[in-house]
Amino acid sequence: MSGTPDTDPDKPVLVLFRHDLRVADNGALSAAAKSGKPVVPVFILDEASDKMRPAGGARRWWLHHSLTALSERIGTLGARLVLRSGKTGAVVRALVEETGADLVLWNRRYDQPSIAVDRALKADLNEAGVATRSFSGHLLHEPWELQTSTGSFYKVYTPFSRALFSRGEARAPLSAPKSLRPFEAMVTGAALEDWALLPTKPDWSGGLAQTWAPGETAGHDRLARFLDDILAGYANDRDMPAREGTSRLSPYLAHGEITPFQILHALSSSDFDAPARDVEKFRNEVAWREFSWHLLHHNPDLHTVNFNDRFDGFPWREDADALKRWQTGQTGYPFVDAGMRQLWQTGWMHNRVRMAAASFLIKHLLIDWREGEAWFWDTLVDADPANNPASWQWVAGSGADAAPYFRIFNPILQGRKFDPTGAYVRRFVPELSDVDDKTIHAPDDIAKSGAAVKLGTDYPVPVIDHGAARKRALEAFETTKETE
DNA sequence: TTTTGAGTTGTTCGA
DNA sequence: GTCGAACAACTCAAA
Repeated sequence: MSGTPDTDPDKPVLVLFRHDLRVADNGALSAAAKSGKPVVPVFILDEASDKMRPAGGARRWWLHHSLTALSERIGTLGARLVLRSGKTGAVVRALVEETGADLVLWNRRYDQPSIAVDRALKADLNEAGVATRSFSGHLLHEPWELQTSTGSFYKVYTPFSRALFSRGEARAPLSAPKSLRPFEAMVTGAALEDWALLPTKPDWSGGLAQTWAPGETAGHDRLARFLDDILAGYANDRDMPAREGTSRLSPYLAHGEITPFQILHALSSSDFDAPARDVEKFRNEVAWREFSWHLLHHNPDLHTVNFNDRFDGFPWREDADALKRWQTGQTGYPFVDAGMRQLWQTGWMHNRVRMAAASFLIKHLLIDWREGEAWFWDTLVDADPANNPASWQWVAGSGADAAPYFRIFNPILQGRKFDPTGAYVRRFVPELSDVDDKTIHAPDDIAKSGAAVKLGTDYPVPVIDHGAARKRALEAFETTKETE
């Protein structure tokens, strides 16, 4: 894997783009540029290979715009992005035949289905006399390189993060290539519009477009703004959903428009002015993403299988009506409903509210965490194959280093504590806009306050009483404590 | 091999 | 209103 493969300087090199839709800090693309060979950048929409989990609706919307941005960016470097769909192996073989490419480069992926695809691709190409080379991808460390002293993967976050950060500074990110040598012959590709990644009937993407600017350049603008205006005070403000107190970099990370190397490098080298406490807190969030990816690498079915098998017999309830009310933000608990509606409208939910909303589905409604994970997978622009299931399992208590069973978020207290003026609730639950700050989070108080809103007509009566739900959850979770 | 200390984000109750 | 304890045991990671 080291050194430059011995190839014909005038035969093209294929560069595969997958979830690394960027030109900067892109090892494969930089190597292609450096090789002096004609470059054929390719994006393959692969939902056909074995076990590939198709992107949800929100991610498809983002992908469309991100590919548009990437295509333009590559165009300015002198090359042309080719779009193809199908099984990765077959598509690449076809492209090699069409172009005469004798070298294929890509950045590594870390989930097992993708690893299997890439491993087979490498074997197949090498057998056909085509050289391949892969580069480190979107993680600070290859998952197989970070192990406990006994050689297993970390299952507890704190020692994991200690090990992660004790390895010294993350490498400096690569800058974008200045130019790419074009491949002159015509290579046919799909038209992005034909992939129908954007919703049409109905087009629900208006709120997403108002909220987000997908693409590499926008990601870096976002990082700059975060460092300049938001990082100072992050440790506290990140919990207040009415404020812009978080990085909002998650969708850019999920699509590989920005890398953790670029983020950590900026954190340690910039001349912004933020207290060490805030910087540390944010570095830990980056490390949590890394932790989730290492977990996924070692637990391929993280989105379907309990990490802790004591949960395998858990008495989940089937309740289509309650699930629907949760999904549509009609539970009758304003803080939860605001979060679910923010998700539906903007493709994103504030982290603090994600925990409260997830806890509500799992512990108040006793609905299987997989239902919630699937909903988030479909609706989040930052839906991530590792973060999403790892976080759901964390809330459920079945995950690695998970929340204890008796930690049941009280949606009323969470609202009062983290949205004390009710500004967040009012933004997404306009029915309650006239309810005052003191009562807006508690359904019982709203009913007694004399506010104009009529519960049961304008806004739903709570789907379940908090106290009763808490009691029921504690009893249900007793089942996970039985030892065989 | 055994031991030891520790473990993201909370809530409730009673003093 | 504030504060500490209880809510359980278990498993992990490292010495």
